[in-house]
Amino acid sequence: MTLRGVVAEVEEPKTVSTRYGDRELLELSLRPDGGRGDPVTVTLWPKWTELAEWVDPGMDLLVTDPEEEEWNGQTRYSTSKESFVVVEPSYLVNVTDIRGWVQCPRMYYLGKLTATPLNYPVVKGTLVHEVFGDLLRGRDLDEAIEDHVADAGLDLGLLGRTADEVAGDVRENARAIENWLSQGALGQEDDWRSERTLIGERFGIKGRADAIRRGVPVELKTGKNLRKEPRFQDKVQAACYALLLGEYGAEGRTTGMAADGGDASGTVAEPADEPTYPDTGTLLYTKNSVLDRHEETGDLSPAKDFTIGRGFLQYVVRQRNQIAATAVRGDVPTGYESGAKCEYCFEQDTCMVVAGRLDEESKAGQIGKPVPEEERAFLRETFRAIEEERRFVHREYAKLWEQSAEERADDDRALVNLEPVGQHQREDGRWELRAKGTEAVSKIREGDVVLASDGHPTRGVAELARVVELGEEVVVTTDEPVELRRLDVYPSELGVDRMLTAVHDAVLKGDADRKDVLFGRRPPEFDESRAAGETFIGNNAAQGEAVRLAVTAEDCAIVQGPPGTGKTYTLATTVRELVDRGERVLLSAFTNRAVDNALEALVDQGFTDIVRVGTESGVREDMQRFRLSKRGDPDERVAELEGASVVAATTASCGSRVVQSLDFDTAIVDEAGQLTEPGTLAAVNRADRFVLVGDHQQLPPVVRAENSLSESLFQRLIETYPDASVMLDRQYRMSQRIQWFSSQEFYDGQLRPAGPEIAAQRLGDLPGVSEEALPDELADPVTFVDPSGRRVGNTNPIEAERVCGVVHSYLDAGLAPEDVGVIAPFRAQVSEIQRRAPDGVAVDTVDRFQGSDKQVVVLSTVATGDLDGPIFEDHRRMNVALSRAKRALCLVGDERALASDPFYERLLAWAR
DNA sequence: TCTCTGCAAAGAGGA
Repeated sequence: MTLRGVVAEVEEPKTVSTRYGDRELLELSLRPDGGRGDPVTVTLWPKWTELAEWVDPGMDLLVTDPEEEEWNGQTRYSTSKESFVVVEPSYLVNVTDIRGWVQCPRMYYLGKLTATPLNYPVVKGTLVHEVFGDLLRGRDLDEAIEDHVADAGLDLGLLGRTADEVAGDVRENARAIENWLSQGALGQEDDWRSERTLIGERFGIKGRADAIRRGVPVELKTGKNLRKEPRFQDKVQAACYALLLGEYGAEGRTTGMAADGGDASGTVAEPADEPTYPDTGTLLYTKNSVLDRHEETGDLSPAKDFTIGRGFLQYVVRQRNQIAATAVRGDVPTGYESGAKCEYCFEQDTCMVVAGRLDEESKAGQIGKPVPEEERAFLRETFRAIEEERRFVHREYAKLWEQSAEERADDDRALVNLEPVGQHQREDGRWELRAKGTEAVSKIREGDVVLASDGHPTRGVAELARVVELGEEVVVTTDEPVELRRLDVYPSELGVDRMLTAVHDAVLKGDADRKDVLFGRRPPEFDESRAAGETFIGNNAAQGEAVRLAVTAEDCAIVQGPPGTGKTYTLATTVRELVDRGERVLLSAFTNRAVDNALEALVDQGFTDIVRVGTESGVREDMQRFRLSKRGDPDERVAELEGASVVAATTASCGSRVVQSLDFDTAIVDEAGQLTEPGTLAAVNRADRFVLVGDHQQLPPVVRAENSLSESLFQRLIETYPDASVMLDRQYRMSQRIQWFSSQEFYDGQLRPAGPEIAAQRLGDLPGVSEEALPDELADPVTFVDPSGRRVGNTNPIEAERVCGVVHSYLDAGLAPEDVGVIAPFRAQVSEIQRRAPDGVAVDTVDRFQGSDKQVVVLSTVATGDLDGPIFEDHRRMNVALSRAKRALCLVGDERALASDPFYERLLAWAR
């Protein structure tokens, strides 16, 4: 049995006399049922009393196998010998993070702040792991080596290694593996499984075990170890997997080898009540050659087995608790948390320099002068905000087991009740799993990494999988076979990790001149001689001025592009002008779509000296020809990457090791109003100068918590340095009547049609369209219709019905379905309308409509009675919705609701 | 219960 609750009170630890002598204990009270229950008292005995330092009221706590006793009519609990105490069990800690924390908490922290640079031991280690997996899956050794070395072509090229040399290195390690495998197989059947994804909801730990052999975790190391014992942190890592395997140990949960047949019932076990944990672990030091012998024992095996006792497992859980508590509190580790020995540490210098620059407490001490207080304050606040975002990612992990399959499916985060139709092993040893397709919609898309399971992502057998196909059949690939019954979105911390490293790079490694501008100490400067009296774009003064500003910038330039103002065209012209001046340009944006749109504009202008960095599924079909493949000959790959004058990538990819290894003269960031400050910095860090293009009057960055990340660098800089910015003020999209409201409300009336033909355009100008055929209520280019609907959750079915009626009126008047778009604020309403809408009419959320336009737009506002809900508070979203239409815009909504707010009242007055 | 895109992840070792 387990006890779980929210900590209400933590007492001071105290010492009591028992028949075993003096012992320390810690008392705390818990409120069960997520804090709703009556408080119960729990006594923690030694081993767990250190929690006094790590547990605060409000934290979630779990105690396994507690002892129960009645005392004064009350039930009290205490830890037993078998107990584990888990702090914030829903916070999933990575096994590799526990390994790092045990080595040194400060090293763990530094690893989070700074991205691991590209280095050979890591790349080689990864290769050896991949080949190891292939060997277990029965693949030919030479074939596996050749294949994986080719896959790492780009990384190896950047490191200056040749394929042959690396293949030789990997073969040496692989020989030790092969040798050991052949010994182990002698006479007995070996129950092997490679690369098992393990998620422990009881201990709040996740990780991927290199291999499991007869139920025992096996960890592969590429190094040498001639001592008798495995390295301590390696044992900790294996013990983590032992904990997870124990938790999975209940009946029906260990049988992952259901290649053909197996239990196909799809039933799911509850978490095991009395788990049994593997009592040994194996470490495989593959640099130990056959000639090496243990110093003491004379053994020649690369493998070392060690015993995993209950006490060691409890130690591992305590380390894990320290990480979870640190994360939840938002603390910075000092190194004093454990017995780290700084004098032996290879990271000591880095550790001291970072501590010195940030003026942080560190066991190793500090070197150097701190950066200015305003920069440290910025880092502290940004760190806090990013960690807040991280906790949202962890809440997503917790939903994997806290929500039912139905709730996950309703949330669009899982495809459930799939019917497996087959699985087969591919030539490379990986598995291809197939299931019958489903009508259900979800966030899962082709190319995504997801959790594939036989029914439950944490209680059944689950594997990380890549989605290959989502059509009539669902097809995924995995390392090991699974009965494919369910797919779950697998949350990732990559985004928050990259934000963290980007802000620290900017402050700790950033150029001092650049930081003066970023922190408002000096305005950006411009060098007019670089423009040399040129006129850049003739037909539009603001566009020409924007290019001039970007070309002459010594630090940065800001270009604000309201809807329809030719922002992307201007951006492409800027890129060409910079390249003409001999510059190397990094072109970036938040979304793949925006990056590819910008590239399209460049290609339209005849420019193709481009390398596109990104995943195969992320890059649009017509831009694949520029995509950099990571596979191939090392020298060729590097030549391709370093030869192009324009490198294009999303800001997330700018944080990748490949882009991190490059330097640019100018970084141009598109849609910069939609990016968090750290996101923008990831691109900007890579260049001497930068140009931000965007519009802070359109959609802001998407962040889950209301904090400092919700304001973009774009907005901050344009407000700090209006002189370093240009606003494109001529729009080529909307008629005069349509653009009026947006111009008045968001651009001080400065936004104007680019010419009389734009201003005066009407539906009737389109071939085959008759304005006379429209009903009276739609006669004007901007109209308002009140269907007297009622809001139900985030939908309004009556309004959806009416929206479709309006769409039909436009189609009846001769408009093509492709020329009509429907926009709604909520996804629920979007699907409500989609169900009824005629084929070919685009129906989508405001967010997904940003960047595109239609001849006619119908806007469903959903709300009735009042405008309750955060989505109506940010008027910028409405600006986007209202500025998609060229010739006609129809607002559908409840008059009373809209009139309840001054902004929407003005909107109503304009539309009627 | 608001909007939602990126990212394969995890990977090494040196007294």
